[in-house]
Parts: sequence; C-alpha cells; structure tokens
Amino acid sequence: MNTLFSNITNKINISEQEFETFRSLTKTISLKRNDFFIDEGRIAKYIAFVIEGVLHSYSIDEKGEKHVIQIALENYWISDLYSFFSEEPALFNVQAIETSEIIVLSKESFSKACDTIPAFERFFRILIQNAYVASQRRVSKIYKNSAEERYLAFIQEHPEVIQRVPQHYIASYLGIKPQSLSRIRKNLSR
Amino acid sequence: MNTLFSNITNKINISEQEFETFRSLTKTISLKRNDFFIDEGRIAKYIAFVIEGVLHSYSIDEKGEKHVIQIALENYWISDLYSFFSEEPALFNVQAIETSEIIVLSKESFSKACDTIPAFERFFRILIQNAYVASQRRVSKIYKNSAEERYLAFIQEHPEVIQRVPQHYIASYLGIKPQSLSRIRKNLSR
DNA sequence: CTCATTAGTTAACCTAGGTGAATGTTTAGG
DNA sequence: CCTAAACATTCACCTAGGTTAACTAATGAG
Repeated sequence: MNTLFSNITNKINISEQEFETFRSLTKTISLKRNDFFIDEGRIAKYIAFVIEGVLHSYSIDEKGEKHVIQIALENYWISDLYSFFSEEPALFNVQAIETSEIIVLSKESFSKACDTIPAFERFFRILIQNAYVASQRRVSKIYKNSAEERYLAFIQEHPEVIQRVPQHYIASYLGIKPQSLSRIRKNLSR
Repeated sequence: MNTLFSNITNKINISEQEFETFRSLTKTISLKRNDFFIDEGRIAKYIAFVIEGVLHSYSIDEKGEKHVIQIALENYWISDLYSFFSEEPALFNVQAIETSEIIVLSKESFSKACDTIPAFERFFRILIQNAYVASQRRVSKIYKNSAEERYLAFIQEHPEVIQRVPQHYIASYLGIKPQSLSRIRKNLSR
C-alpha cells in the first residue's frame, strides 16, 4: 500500500495516473543518521516526504542552543516551507535522527506538478495551511499550558515519537531542558 | 492612494481593472470599539483588510485567560485563516480595539476572485505563508528570548502599535502578565 | 463634567523551570 | 564485542515571571 498516494488523496482528488505523473517528478533518497537534508542559511530546494525513518527540523540561537521545530516520522512532510516557497535562505536545519528513506520534490517539479495537475496547487496550500495551524497551536500551548501539561499532551498525540526518538529532542521540542523533562517524568511516575 | 491595491500589488501582478473586479467582490464595514468580527467556535466567513483602526485576534483558555495572537492595524489582513479556508469552527475571536473601518471578503467571493483572476490563488497562498512564517518566528522568539528581549524586539518592529494599543494587549501578545510588563518597563527605564 | 470603569504601577512573596555538576546508563560503530 | 560518545538522571541552588493585593491614573459613557 502506497503511503504517499494515500497521504495525497486524503487531501485532494487525483487519479492513479495523475499520481504516477507526480511520482515521476520526485526522486527517492536515503539519509544516514545525522545527515542534513536542509541547511540553515541556504535555500531549501526540496520538500521531503518520509517513507522510513525520522527527521527533525530545528534552529540554533545566538547562545548556541538548539530548538527543535518539528519531528517527522513516516508519512509526514518536512522542509523549510518558507524557504522552499519564497526562495529565501532557510531559517532551519532539517536533519535525519535515524537512517531514513525520503521522497523529495524540487521547486521546479513542484511547479510542473501544479501546471499539469491543477489540484496540486490546492494540495500545497493545504500543506502550508496545516503547518500554519500546527504552529499556531504550538504558540497557544506554550502560553496556556505548563511544561508538564505539554509533555502529557505530546505523549497522547505522538506516542510513536516517544518510543523512537531520544528524549532530549522531545525536551527541546517542548521548549525545556533535558534535566527538566527528567524531573517532570520523575514527578509523574509517582 | 489606495492602500489595498498596493498591498496586493506588492505580492502579485494584477491590472487596475482586475483590482476593480476584485474590489467589487468585497464590501466595506465599520466596527465600533469592542465589536466582534469573528467569534471563536463559529465558522469564519470573512477575512478582513484594515483600512482604519485596530483589530486583534485572541483565544480564551480553560482558566479564562485571554491570549492575544495578532494585533492588526491599517494595511494588515486579519481573520482566523484556518477556519476561513477549512470551514471548521474558528479557534480565535477577532475584535476591534478601537473604532475601525475594514474591507471584508467572503469565502464565495474569494473563490470567485481565484476563478476570474488566477493570480489570486497565489496571493492567498502567500498570505497564509506569511502568517505561517510569522507564527514560526513567534515560537522561536518565545523559546529563544526572555520577555524583556521580546518586548524590546516588539518596540523595534511595531512602534506604531506601542503608541496606539493599551499595554495589556501587548503584554498578552508577549505571553506575560500586565504586571510583569510594567516591571520590565521599569527596569528598562533605569 | 464627572465618576465609574478600565488601565497601569508597585511591592512582597511564590514557583516552574534553568544551571551546573556529578553520576549512571545506552548505544553506535570500529 | 568493547569502548568512547551520547543520553539520561539526580540534586542543590538560582531567577524570571506569576500571584495577590493595594493604590494611582486615565478615559469614555451618560
């Protein structure tokens, strides 16, 4: 069962033939643990769909601290969408957490896809829209909930991530230090 | 000089004629201080462009706390874009801070605009994209900077807002209590 | 014009989460 | 299969920002 096909047809209606046309515009690449897919400061030429493995996006601040933005495992799209669409330098790094297999789409192929299959324009609008909503939810959660509440919500919403991703990535995603996550987990375990 | 026309032509190329077509799909409405433009829980039927005045979007959490998401003065678009595009109930309220004049576009008119003037599809993709980037920047700032740093950055980036909007809106936007903003301002003034 | 309401300030005290450092545990890769 | 590196835990101490509450200043509706 093709995971990319169902990911797309969940959002827009396209025929298998159209999907094949789209698929021919993409290529599949492998990444080893810690390989970079996108580098902060360079233009993001591709967006990726994760077939196998886990990637994450993050930025580094002036104090050298890493801040995880997104953790993407199988069946998720990841990139610096802003850089991809605007062709401005990327604000984030995107890097593999474990050995991964991804399908990548370049900006040119994206344009071709939109030209030949009009529904794709809408697909990518929805993709950004979802990313936007996710980002807004995140702002809301930071303001409304304590780190402990955010951690509990994260476990609920992403149990698979908890299984597979080292804890300090999750701490960073939640906006706290690994030590603090440790403390929170300890309190919860009583 | 038409502020809406230049707002649009900054992002896409359209003729004056096309703009007039677009303009005929919109209507202008006035809001008094505290009037609601969008209610949390109901579908956002419109997006607004502010001609005169100030609006803000916010949500209320379980503890009854208000959290300001966006403050929009002249020449800004505001709505619950997620609700507008997905036709799901709005996550936010949008309300006038002072007496305002806005141009509104309904979902149907939006579709018509996209059908008759293809470039508009792109215009709205860019609108969401910008909203998305703004939201991501906000997450970054919360994680990377202290409340004082965020306040200083806000003054830099939005001096007009500081002039015109009561301080507690800004405190809420920054994610702190009005008392804390007062304290920060006091510390800065030495 | 005026007064009730809304906005802002200050201060004493509290708490969630950061810091630094020591210690234990896993794991990737030669 | 071993070991250096990466990851996780714990603890003592610190600090930014929250809380409560009292007080002052500004302002808009009648």
